[in-house]
Order: sequence, then C-alpha cells, then structure tokens
Amino acid sequence: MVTAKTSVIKLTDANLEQAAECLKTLAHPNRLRMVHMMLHGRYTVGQLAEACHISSPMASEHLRLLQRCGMLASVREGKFVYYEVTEPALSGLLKCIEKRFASGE
Amino acid sequence: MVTAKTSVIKLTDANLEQAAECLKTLAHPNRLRMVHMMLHGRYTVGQLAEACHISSPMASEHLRLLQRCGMLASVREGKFVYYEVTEPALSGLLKCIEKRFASGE
DNA sequence: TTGACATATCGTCATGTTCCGATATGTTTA
DNA sequence: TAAACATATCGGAACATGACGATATGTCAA
Repeated sequence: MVTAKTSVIKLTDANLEQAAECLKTLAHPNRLRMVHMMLHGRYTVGQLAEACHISSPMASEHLRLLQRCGMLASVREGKFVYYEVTEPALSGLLKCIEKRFASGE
Repeated sequence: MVTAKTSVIKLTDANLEQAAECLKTLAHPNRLRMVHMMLHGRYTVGQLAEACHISSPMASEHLRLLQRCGMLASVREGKFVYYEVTEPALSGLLKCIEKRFASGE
C-alpha cells in the first residue's frame, strides 16, 4: 500500500487555480449544455449550435474554450468536425449538477 | 416507485443558467479553498482569510457571494461570524474536484 | 461611554468575458 | 476551377468581475 487513507485531501494553490480555471470555463449555460449533450453522444459544431440556439461561430468559440482546458477533443470528418468529451471527471461532475439542478419530474 | 429510470436527464435552460451561476461563483481559487475547508469544519471570516492569505474584507466579500447562491449560512457568535456549508451537493462536487485535481501523493 | 477588534460594505480602477459581425480557412460537389 | 457549405478566427462594443483602500457596522471589555 503506497497511499494511506487520509481523512482530508490536500489541495495546493496550483491545484485550486487549475480547478477554478476549468470550472470557470464550464460555468456557462451553453457550454454546460454542450458538455451534457456530448456526454451522451458525438455531435458536430452545427448540431451543438442549433441545440443552443446560437450561431456556429459562437459554438465553435465555446468549444475552443472547453478544448483549451483539456475537456474535449475534435475529429474532422469531411466537412464536419465532431467534438467528444475526453476528460473523465466531467461525467461525475455533470451527474452532481444534474442531481442538484434538474427540475423535479 | 414514482420516478422511472430514464437514461438521459433533462436540463432546462433555467436549470443550466442556475447551474452556471453557481459554478461561476465557485470557480475562484480562494472560494474553492474556503468551501473545501468549510466542508471539514466551522471557520470564522478571519480564519478563512488567513488560510487564503487575503484580507478579512476580501474574505467577507467572497463569502457573501457564496452565501448569495445558497451555498453557505453564517452564524454570529460574539465578535466572530462562523460560516458553514448548507448546500448538500457541494460535498459531492468537491469530491469530484479533489479526485481530478489533487496532486498525486 | 470609549477603544479595540471582527466583519461588512462602498467606490473605483483594471481586467476579463460575452457576444456579434466580418472575414478566413478547409472541404465537398459540380 | 468556382460555388456552397461547415468551421474557425479576428476586432471591437457592452457588460461583468476582481482587487484594493477607505469607511461603516457590530461586539466586547473596561
């Protein structure tokens, strides 16, 4: 056993800054919707834009921000670019958010 | 059984805006540190300020923001004001963040 | 009451974010 | 090749945020 069970997990200043940066990027209604969608399938920029009722350039910009902090990867297939979630922690995070914010029934 | 298992949870625009608002408030290194601390005990404004290496007025302002979106409650005891986490979802959320961002060992 | 301390609030400046229109790049079809 | 489409990037205006000093409020002890 290398690591023992410690009751309180330490978070360094660097950890917190990185976490804050990622949370800030996630903290936008349309970016949350995109991530929520992408956790359940592959979508093109245009499809994500339509779902959020925004222009494709705007969607592209949101996706760029999410990609910049390592949450997404993109794959071009012909004319289209598909985005996918690559950060495993996002699944758990979104589950917490759903549990707290999804309207009852 | 009132609610059936549905594979995809729906998030309305209002849900997403509220979630984004809360995440944005949480997405600050010092506020993350404060919440992380408060999940493991009761602290005064001054104690939280010291732990974050900021002034008490600054800490008070951060705490006000967290309290505004329902994450915290405050109790005055004499000269001191203690803050506590009241939002149950914060525990799970911070666990996700720790798992992803805490430096190994 | 006064003085000392803890916390809260106010103004202001610098910085960052969001959004939009315009434009650029890349890809397919004709 | 040109035209049409999908995506990406740029520039700027409007707005929000963060940090700080100054000041206000609240509490205790004397």
